[in-house]
Amino acid sequence: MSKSVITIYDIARSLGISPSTVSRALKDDSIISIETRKKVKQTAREMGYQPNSIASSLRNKKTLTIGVITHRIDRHFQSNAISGIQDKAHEHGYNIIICQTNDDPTRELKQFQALFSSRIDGLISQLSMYTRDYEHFNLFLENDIPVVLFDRVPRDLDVQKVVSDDVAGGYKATEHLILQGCRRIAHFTGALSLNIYEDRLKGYKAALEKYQIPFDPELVHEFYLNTDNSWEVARKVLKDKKNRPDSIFAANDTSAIASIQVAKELGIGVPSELAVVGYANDPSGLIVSPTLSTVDQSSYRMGQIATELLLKQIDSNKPGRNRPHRTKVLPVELIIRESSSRRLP
Amino acid sequence: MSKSVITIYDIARSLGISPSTVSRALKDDSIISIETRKKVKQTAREMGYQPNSIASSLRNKKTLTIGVITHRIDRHFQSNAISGIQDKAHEHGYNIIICQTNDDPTRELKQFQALFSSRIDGLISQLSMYTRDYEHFNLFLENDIPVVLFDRVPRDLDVQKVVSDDVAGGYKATEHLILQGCRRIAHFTGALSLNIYEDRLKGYKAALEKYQIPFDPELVHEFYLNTDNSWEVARKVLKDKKNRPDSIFAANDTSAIASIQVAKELGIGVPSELAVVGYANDPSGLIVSPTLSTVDQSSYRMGQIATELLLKQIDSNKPGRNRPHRTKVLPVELIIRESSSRRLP
DNA sequence: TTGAAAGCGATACCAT
DNA sequence: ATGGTATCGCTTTCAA
Repeated sequence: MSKSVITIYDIARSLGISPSTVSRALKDDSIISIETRKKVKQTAREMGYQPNSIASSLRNKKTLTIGVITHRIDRHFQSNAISGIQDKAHEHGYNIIICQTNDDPTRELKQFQALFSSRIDGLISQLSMYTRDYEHFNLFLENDIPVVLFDRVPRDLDVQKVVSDDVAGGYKATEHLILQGCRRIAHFTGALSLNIYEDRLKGYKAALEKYQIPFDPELVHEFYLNTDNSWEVARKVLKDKKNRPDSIFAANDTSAIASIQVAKELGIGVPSELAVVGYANDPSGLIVSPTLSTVDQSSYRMGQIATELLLKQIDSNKPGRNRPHRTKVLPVELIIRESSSRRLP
Repeated sequence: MSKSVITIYDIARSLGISPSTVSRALKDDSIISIETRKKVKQTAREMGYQPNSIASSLRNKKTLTIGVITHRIDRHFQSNAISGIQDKAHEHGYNIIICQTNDDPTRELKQFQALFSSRIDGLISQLSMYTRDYEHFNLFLENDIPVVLFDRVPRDLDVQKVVSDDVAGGYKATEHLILQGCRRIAHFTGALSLNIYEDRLKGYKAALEKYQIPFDPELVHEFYLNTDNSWEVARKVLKDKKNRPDSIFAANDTSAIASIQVAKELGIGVPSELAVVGYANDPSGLIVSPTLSTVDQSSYRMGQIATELLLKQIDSNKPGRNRPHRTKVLPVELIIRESSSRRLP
């Protein structure tokens, strides 16, 4: 920083009044005469004054900043949620600091500490893939700093949570495939230790049961759902002519799209011979051909709601505001496109 | 913030020593006895001390924070650049604050001011689409806070810049199409007031000239390159049988992909009847069928380099460090995929 | 209506 | 090797 930055002392000196008056005038304190207020603001503008929020935060013990931690910012779901958070935060005069961990536990811990050191007023976070211990959350919880988790949440940590209705999502996707005439529905899922995948599987099972289709564990494939792995698993599954499924419900769109591409490669018709439904409504679902049926999670809204809950906690300025907690569950919507539409509308 | 947060005073009291000693011990100042250092760090750990970087920043006039402003964080190019920035920044002990403007000038101005108020040590920014006046940059420049711009940069603003070689990109893409036998090459471009589009067009023209193909302004279509507009323009262009181009060089991948989809819709073979090359190497280029040829800009590297340049300015602690400036130009790479491969390899 | 002064937490100069 | 103290810029209580 340069020394030439203007402070309220400079304004005060220039007007021959005290810094206190300047401070009050700048925030339109009605106790200061309208005239003085006008003069101060005018001078501030002329001198190019910009408040030092570091100083103000130190004094106020309030930074008007919300920290956001996620593993990646470049996925549709995350970036949309972040937009929701940002919009809602700005609406209430809060800024946000976005941190991405790249699913690296070391970096994640550093980010938590850095945000704590920055004395953020609250934290919104999505769990990273491999977070096993929640020690770093205690940093915030023990110091009574509000935390809201979204999407991926640990069942056993008592914090405010916002999730989407993954059971319903799994159910809707699976039921839709059944209604299209599918009977051997494969399910590609991520780590079942994560609530989101566990719940989607639950929904899948529930739909099967409802339509009296026996659950076959052989049809469930659990792996890290990136493109490479999905290609590999899809190839294995679809090449096995004898046991080949008639459809795939994938727990994310990356994996569903890879499945479609493998089917094409193997000359398997989609949706005629293989119907596919993904999850998360990524824009690339509209690029793949046939277009991908998927489940939309209204991620923008999720970000907004997480922020509302957080701000409510921040405002309720009592110790112990961090509890009790309810988990807020948002509805999902099945979006039917070509990849699963055997009967055209 | 809660009152129970531990400060160095708490540690000092608990050990019966002075805060100054604690402060020094915590940063491993060799002037403090090894014993004391050990004791202090131990106690700090036990008490759950986390430094207050607000206080430290105020005192040091240094926040160890870099601000990053971009219009959107969810595009491949931006999020990759941000990753590069983040990695390089962390390497040097800096944190980053990411802000997205959504191309909204009001929000953009607010973000600039908020970052300035946060007394960031430096700023890395991509221009937003419609930034016409650079007044807000002056806030930083006048106060001698280093700024590095990347990708979209104004020609007439004297700051450090990092761009990719868009002229070369345009040239390589166009030359490739010519070598595939194309002669009527349409060009879809964004606002030509932006350096990136202007340069890609320049490269396009240069390639035509090199191969003695007359430049036809009718083949250049300037519009905001989102999906909807691209569909519309592509339809218009491809439906005009008489003047239909034999290829399209689109200045971004969104537009190129839309063109491929329109061609499919109209029964025009890609690449046989229409070759297509995009720009930016978005992952969705691998999802569209045929896969998209495109120009890679090594965005991650761009983020890293921008950060290196910024840190260098920050470290060179003299006034006027903000100049003189050279523009750093990064090479691009043409990636040939199916959408433009008439002769298979 | 305005001003003086203490204090937020960490740091570094000056003493000892 | 350690301690006392002023300071960063802003806010707010108390006094005038």
